[in-house]
Amino acid sequence: MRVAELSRRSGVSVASIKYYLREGLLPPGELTSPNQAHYDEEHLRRLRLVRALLDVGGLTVAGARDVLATVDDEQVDLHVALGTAQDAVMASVQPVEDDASVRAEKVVADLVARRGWRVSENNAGRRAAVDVLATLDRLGGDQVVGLLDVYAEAMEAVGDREVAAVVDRDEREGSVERVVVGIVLGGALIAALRGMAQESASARRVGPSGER
Amino acid sequence: MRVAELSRRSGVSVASIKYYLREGLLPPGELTSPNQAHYDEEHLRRLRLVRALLDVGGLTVAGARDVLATVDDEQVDLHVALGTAQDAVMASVQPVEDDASVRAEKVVADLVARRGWRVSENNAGRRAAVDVLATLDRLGGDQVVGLLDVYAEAMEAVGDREVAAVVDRDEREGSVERVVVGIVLGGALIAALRGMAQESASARRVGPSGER
DNA sequence: AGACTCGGATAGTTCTACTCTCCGTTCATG
DNA sequence: CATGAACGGAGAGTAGAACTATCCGAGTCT
Repeated sequence: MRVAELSRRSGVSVASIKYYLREGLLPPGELTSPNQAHYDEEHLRRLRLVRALLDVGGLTVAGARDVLATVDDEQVDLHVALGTAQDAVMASVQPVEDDASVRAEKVVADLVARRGWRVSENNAGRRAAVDVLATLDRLGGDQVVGLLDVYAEAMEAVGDREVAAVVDRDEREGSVERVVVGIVLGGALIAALRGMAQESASARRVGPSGER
Repeated sequence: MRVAELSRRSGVSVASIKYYLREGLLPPGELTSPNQAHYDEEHLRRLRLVRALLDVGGLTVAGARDVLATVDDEQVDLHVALGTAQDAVMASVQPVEDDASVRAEKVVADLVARRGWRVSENNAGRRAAVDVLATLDRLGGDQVVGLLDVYAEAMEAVGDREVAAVVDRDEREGSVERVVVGIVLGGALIAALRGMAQESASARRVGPSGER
């Protein structure tokens, strides 16, 4: 298969495919002559993965490159892959050191202790959580903070089941890719389901008879 | 307070404040003369909200404007505000009508029926869920789909508690803003906590002794 | 043989979110 | 009350991200 067919089968323009090749998201095709390459089903799969990370996962091209480099690295273990994927998904605001963020750090530390979680200081989720809580502190409302334990409980269940789902498979063989897809697309799915659950709960409050 | 002080107290540059004024994210200050305006604490609050939506929530300026218009609209009820905020948060990929998306729609419809949810056809979360599931279908893996009910159960609990937290307050008076903040920053917080829970679960699998 | 397509490289485009510059006015300080 | 800094408002300019278009000389199809 050459680039035109890869484009047709994936729905991605030839120009974009060339761009992804340049950026290292897609490995080069096998050269049959100095200026002819051919691509296989694996390239098609990879291209679809790239689009999934960009479109659905909302990663930047640079973030996707980092994640895919981890997927390609045979050395990397699942725990490290987890961290890399999380880094790419979490929009990191560079933190300001005011008293709101100090309080937020304490809230997170208390939560971690309370739940007995084992989370490193520089886990992407932890940094993001501090950011969000500091922002909420600055906004002055306390509505979300009251739900912190509800969220934590729900996510503990989710996280456990997700990690179990990955481990309960015969070792390696695409499992890093599964971790990455799980983190990125799983996050999008969770957000989507939250939206549905919220609307459902809200609709029930508005009126059980069914009007909207 | 004039713009320089607003800038100093918020940490947002004067140029950006002017930009937000132009874009309608921030209401104009009260004019004391044709070319002098003064801003109050409410403007400061609003500016912090704007930065929260943009930085932490990841909204675009256009999305934030829509959401803030809803916050300002006295007519709008909580159920509608919920929808507007969800629309702004969910990155909508324009859907392709292939058989993967047809299957995904059925999976979502089954889920909704199974859980007895009341979700409209064009709820942002529902459309996003179809997108994600169709993408997963195209990728060929089934790992995330197996967790669908785990996610749904967790989000049902979350959604119920969130809606209850909003309703269990004396009516109106900033409650639309609370809904918006809850949806946008709550989503970021959930994603962050998932990251923490995943790392914790993964660390436990790697070794209970504590190495990383 | 000749039109089409290829891979690779470079330059250009579009969009978003600012940021800069300018203008005439007003405020603040000496 | 002079004068320089700050103001509000408008328009143009900029930086970064993600493509997209053009060009080239070389291969491929019929």
